[in-house]
Amino acid sequence: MSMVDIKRHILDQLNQAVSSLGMEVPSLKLDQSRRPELGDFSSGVALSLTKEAKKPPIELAEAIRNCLDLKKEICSEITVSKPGFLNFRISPEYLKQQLEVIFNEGAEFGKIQLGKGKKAQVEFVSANPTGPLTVGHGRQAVLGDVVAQILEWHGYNVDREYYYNDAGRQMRLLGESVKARYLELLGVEIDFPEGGYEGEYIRDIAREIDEKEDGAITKKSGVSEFRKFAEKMIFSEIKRSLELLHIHFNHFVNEQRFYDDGSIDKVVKLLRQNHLAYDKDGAVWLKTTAFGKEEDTVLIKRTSEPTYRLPDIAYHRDKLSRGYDLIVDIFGADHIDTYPDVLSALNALGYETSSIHVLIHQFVSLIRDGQKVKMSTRKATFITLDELIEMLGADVVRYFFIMRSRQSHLNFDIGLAEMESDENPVYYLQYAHARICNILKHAKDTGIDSSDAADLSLIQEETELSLMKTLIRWPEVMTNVHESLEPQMIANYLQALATEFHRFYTEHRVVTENRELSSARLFLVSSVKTILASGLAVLGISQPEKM
RNA sequence: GCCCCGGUAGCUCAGCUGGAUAGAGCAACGGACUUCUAAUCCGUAGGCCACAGGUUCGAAUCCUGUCCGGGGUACCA
Repeated sequence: MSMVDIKRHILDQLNQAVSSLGMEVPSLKLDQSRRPELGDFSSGVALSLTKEAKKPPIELAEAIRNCLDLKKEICSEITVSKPGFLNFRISPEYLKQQLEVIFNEGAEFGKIQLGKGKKAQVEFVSANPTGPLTVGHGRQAVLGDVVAQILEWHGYNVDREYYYNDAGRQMRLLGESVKARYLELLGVEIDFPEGGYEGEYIRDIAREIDEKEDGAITKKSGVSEFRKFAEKMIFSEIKRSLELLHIHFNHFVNEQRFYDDGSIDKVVKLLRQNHLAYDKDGAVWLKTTAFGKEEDTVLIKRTSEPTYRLPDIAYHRDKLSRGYDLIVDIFGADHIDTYPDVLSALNALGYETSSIHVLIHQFVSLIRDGQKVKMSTRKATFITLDELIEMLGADVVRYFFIMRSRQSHLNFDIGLAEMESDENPVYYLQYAHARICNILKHAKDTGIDSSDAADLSLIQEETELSLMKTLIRWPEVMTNVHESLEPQMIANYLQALATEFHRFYTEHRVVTENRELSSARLFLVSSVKTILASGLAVLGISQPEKM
């Protein structure tokens, strides 16, 4: 019986008790108790029924308690406390039994395979190859990868997909910029293109072309030759950056595909048939007013170039056709206004879009010397992701980006990050893991090994019980994260677990002359290691054996 | 103007679908290593949870309004 089942057991009992008193509660819930000295879970049902019952809450709580028939081996104590809370204490027997489950199941502990046999797709980063990935992309990259990891943990078969467009205006500008720098290199006087890419990396690409000397590209080559070369180079840099963070995509989808296979035209045709697209002023408009917007928006420009909404609709139509059970789009806050149009259009065309989850993350503001740095790939006023990784290391960067909720604006102070890299909270988690590894090693050296014969009833210190209670919350944390897709919940949980462990470590010695107690504690401690390792693995952070 | 996020300790941020006395890290101060790793632990200090109303037994959390910051509202992506 897992923790989730326990809660259900208590809730069932509460429900029965309440209805046997002739009342009803629409939504009953059990909270993690804020007062551990009173119990592990608490319920405020009595408080919410006090009016209906016309009785003081304490009295009502007592009455409810008297109707409860909870299994002794699960809940050892039920108390009523001041305003009218019911408090439940998990029995030590149950904790010990769960500890054995953790020990036996290892990394599999808590997996109820919510995604077994299901296919999921996570689309993220999706930056066009116009320049190196920025810190902002980093947030998205890590967020997307961890979401994918969470889904995989739950048993989904996950595709990590990168969607890009190498045919637009921005890419043409990239080609022009590279060509300009190349000509500059050859000593040709030239005006740098208006709004072109000013970053130093453009010069690097030009230099690369110059040094190649295979004659494939010369000063007479067209812009598209330069563009293609630059794209190839930049893309391989992007992939390299992602690899530094241990992020691997297994699908790359080029927007061009939807032009080539006719699906763009098909979408326009469908939209027209459904009276959702019409001609005006030489452009084709999408009737977003039909979706509750104030104005219609342009779908195809007068230049006959589509705006990004059109291929996006085609792309999502394609995603839907691939039979995913779950589709996750990770977008920056700049997409906040556009994706509803895409979903609305798909809905209007008769597609079921409930499998699509759009996760919007807010931007990262870079702060340097107390000043906010405007990030622009074009102006090259950015800190690249590579620079950040070089400065802090992949583990720290990953942790930093998922420890905060995605809807909060992230202020990234470069100086502070560097200063704090030695004191980063991620080390706190890793240190706990390394400490345990060291204990296990020490135990082995000492000849105390066989934790399988451990007598777990010897574990009874307050800190130990508290540690166990935190341990068995892991499955529930992961179930909640499956719902919310908010990775920071994992980080918060691991922090709590590490804190409990470090305190335990300080207060109690694991390996002592008392062999019985030692093996019981080794049992406990290796369970902590198991969960820490699982959690760190989901976050894509390494689990060092020594530090 | 309208829409979406955010405003919590000096700083960066947690706070699960409303629960009891508001949390962590960093920074500050005071303690703890003859022991399995002090990258740790314990303690002190630090708060009108932006502001004003409302909903109710109960609000940082939900609703309304105001203020401040970010983003969108492009025939740029």
